[in-house]
Amino acid sequence: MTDLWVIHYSTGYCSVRKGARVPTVSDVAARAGVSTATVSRALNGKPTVDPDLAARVRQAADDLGYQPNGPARNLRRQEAAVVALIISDVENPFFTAIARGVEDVAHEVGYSVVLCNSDESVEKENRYLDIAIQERVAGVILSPSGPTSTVAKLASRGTAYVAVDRPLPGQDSDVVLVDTRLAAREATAHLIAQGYERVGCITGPAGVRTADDRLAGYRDALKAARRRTPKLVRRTEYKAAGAHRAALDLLAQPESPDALLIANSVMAVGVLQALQEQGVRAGRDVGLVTFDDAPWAALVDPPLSVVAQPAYEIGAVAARLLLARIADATRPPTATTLGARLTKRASSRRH
Amino acid sequence: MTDLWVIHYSTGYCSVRKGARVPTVSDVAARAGVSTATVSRALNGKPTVDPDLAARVRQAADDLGYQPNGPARNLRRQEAAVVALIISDVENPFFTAIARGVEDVAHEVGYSVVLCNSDESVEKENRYLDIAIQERVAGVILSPSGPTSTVAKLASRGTAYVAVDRPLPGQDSDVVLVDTRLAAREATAHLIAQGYERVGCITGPAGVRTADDRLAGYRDALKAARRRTPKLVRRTEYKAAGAHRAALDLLAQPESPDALLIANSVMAVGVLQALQEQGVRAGRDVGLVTFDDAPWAALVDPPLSVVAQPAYEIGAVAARLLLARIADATRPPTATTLGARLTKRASSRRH
DNA sequence: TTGAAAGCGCTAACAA
DNA sequence: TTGTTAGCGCTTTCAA
Repeated sequence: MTDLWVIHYSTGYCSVRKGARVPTVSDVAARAGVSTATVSRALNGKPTVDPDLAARVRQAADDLGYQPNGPARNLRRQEAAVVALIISDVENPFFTAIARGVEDVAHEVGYSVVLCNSDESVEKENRYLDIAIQERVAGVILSPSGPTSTVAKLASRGTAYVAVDRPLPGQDSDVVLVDTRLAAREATAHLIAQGYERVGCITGPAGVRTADDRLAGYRDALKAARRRTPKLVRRTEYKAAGAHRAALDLLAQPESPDALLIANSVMAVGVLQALQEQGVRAGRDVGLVTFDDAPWAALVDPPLSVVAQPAYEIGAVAARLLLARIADATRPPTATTLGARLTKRASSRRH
Repeated sequence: MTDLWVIHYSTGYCSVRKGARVPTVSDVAARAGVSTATVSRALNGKPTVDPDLAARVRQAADDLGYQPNGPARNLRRQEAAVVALIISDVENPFFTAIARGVEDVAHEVGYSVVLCNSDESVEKENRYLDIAIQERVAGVILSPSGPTSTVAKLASRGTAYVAVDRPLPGQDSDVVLVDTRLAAREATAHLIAQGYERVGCITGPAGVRTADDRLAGYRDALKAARRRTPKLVRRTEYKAAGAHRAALDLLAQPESPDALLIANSVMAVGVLQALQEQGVRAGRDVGLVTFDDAPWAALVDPPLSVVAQPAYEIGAVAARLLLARIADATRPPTATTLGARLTKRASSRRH
């Protein structure tokens, strides 16, 4: 496989820069003819330093190409102006939109964001949490991959954190959620109102709150419409492959569904593939509503009805909460719930 | 806007953990009844330590919930087992696939990956490069956002780095590319062979190598087919909005194109939207080939013909090169070029 | 095999 | 306003 792709491989000569000693405060101090303390003060914009001296120091730093040593600074300061964002799937547009929200807010106040992809795996999440602790980041924003998340260690060390998208069981932390149970209920009610008879649901793993809530909302709607709950629910990983299998399985049932509620856009890809393979026409043979308004949702055939979540806002709100908590660890934790919006397109319109 | 979405906001009580002193090597040493040197050796798996002692140390560390202080360690070691990956767009599946490739390889050998989104902005890229230098990461993998990238400072400090997707002008570094000029030529030739008469091209900004190369390949094909180059080329940011405008502009031309080569999948979203708005039927009125096999490419109407790039492989190869360079800075730089594959679907089939 | 001690580069308390 | 100096927590000589 790999070799097939490689069509060209060339090597050149190397221009190593050997013995490139990295300049330190001392070097800058020597060049500017001041003490290291003054360099530190000048470079950190402290007001108690003579403007002329400050300028000389900055000049010297520039000349030398000085870049502060982060580990040394963080060691001394006992904190880094960095927040870690641990998301459960980099390939899900919902989470990348959250990342943008976090970044924009954090950058405004001089914080950097490092993005970690836990890939829906509690092990990887745990590993990144350890790294975040070890690197002594100022705070962590995360979408917990499962009910067994080990964020408790953040709390016990006093590291600030905020949960997004999914709450932390038994954890009394700041959290930013979406009322997806209500949204799922509305979406399902919409399908029923369109005249679909056997509405199914493909959702995420048990114990993942969004998956459970979307299923609960789906059941709420069925109950309200006095439908008996059919055996048309499938749970799987939040991935395309799992949803693909789930869809094939549902289609093979004797009483297969004539409509589906799908719990996220990554799953929707798998479902649409399955329908295509089976020659089932989406929107005609099977009505569809999926969570998340992916960039491509309106472009598929037929355009997908979606539950749009305010992903960017989630990230922005979470970042603001985190910064507030970093500034004041004693403030009471808040729970913010944002609303979602059902966008009706052709995939759920009865023909 | 924001307020509209907020439907619930509650506050609870806070359980702050005050004065939670973080355990250090000294604490572990005291508890295990050994010196800090032995703790360090034991925890780092050095062979020169008595197994019994080592066990006692590990036990003590566990009891205390000890986590090494990263900044202190990195300060002492003068290097962190971290690589920075700076990509030009987190919302582009091509780059997130690269990220997975990098992560998988890096994790195998105990390196962590931090992801930075330069958002196609040289300023942000520059900022992240500074952070990478300051944090003294072991190496950097980046897709340069433009020709004015400032990676030179990495070289001058001896920090290892690898360029992916786009080369660094005048830079003699490891680089992993795709032969997209050839791929663009094949894709364009395919459109011509299908009988399209006025093939246009929407590509990225001048100076971004992939954008230039894809345009060059497009022109290669036109020349080979003895077509005079029509005024059907548009350049814009690598974003949906830019491509949307470009497509509308092209459609408004007196001699508007009957086929388009689109330089990436993010742009394809904008183009498809534009076509939809103008009531132009993709694949019927206008033939389409786009770069990158996004997850949704086969699901739109009609399924998109694409130039599939080996994104995951690019990341994996780049990570291996970076690790090799970290281990040996004197090895000659290599240029690896991978091939792309044209996948023909309905959007480029002449009816 | 273990311990004592130095020092990585920076910032902040204290002195001048 | 500036300089001197201690020390953040770790690893790593060097000695025992």
